[in-house]
Amino acid sequence: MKMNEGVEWAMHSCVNLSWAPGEAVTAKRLAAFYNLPTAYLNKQLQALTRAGILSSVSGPKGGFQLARDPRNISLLDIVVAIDGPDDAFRCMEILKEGPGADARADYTKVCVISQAMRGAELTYRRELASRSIADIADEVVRLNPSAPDNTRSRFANLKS
Amino acid sequence: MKMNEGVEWAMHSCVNLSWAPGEAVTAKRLAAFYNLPTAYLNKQLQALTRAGILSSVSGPKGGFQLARDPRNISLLDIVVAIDGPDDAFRCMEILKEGPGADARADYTKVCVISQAMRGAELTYRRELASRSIADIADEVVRLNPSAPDNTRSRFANLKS
DNA sequence: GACAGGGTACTCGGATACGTCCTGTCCGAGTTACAACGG
DNA sequence: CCGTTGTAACTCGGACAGGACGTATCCGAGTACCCTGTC
Repeated sequence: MKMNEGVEWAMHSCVNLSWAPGEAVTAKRLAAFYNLPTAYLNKQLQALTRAGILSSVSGPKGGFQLARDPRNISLLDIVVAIDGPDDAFRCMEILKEGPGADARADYTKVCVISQAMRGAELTYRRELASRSIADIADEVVRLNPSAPDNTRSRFANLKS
Repeated sequence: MKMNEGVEWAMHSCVNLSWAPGEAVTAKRLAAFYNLPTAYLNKQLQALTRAGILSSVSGPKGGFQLARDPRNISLLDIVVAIDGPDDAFRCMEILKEGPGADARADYTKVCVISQAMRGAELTYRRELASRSIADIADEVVRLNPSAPDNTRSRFANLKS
């Protein structure tokens, strides 16, 4: 049970983008920020664009920017966009092969084990849904007030 | 982010074993219960044995049984035994490549994103740790009182 | 000097290999029961 | 009849292939800028 590496990159990139509003930042600069492979990060940014989290523009002066207010982008949105919407625990309804099975029953709902696992994942997703990119950015600013300026200046230096 | 298939098998097998205390049940019979591949289920049961959840005996009259009281076996124990102890989200500390990075800092602890993800997974694991195999078994009995007898008789029928 | 048109450079987007881990299978080590044999 | 010994069958345990998905990369589609030529 391991999550895609790109989730971490996507989250950091979204926080950085929240500090450069109205400006299209290229995948190249976003990748250079943390020495990440450009093409692969681009792939993740594409997924975020398909999910409606980012908006993209091609060509010179092109790049990515947040498609909506960072208060409306939750960590869960990013996880779902990159890692997919499926739950980690997939009930294969093996009870259907057991004794006294009812072919009509939906064992993903009936099976007690499935219920417990789904419940646990639900609390996990709820927790992620309650945290927005804006919350993260605010917390970072609280710990390091110069972070937004540092990000913007670094974007500027990487412009060449 | 998908969990090993074997987790589901292991949980169902542990519940069934809780209804056959003191009896060594072979992997063959446990697999026949749900038409699962015997050798692969055996692999999962081996993992549970290494984790101290089951005890195994070789040879004729051999098999597996719960190594301790089902009240002391949590769903988290099984997940950890089969799927490994690592968190799904792995902070690769990409901030170390960023501007103003501190090589001495442990960014798995400092990074706000890492904190948020770890916090969410903690609630998930807490939820799983709070549910024991005995709890699951009791709930199944409440919904279907004849389940333990059905399981025992099926084990007996599969003895040949 | 101003404007139109073509070319060029730059960026996103999807299609294409590579590596790792889950899935599935097989054969050997260990142990018990049984049967045969001798006392 | 009872004890002993050897054999055989059965089970767990770890080592061995196959496939799916995450990781990484490359080339084509689209767009804005710039340079050139003309009015």
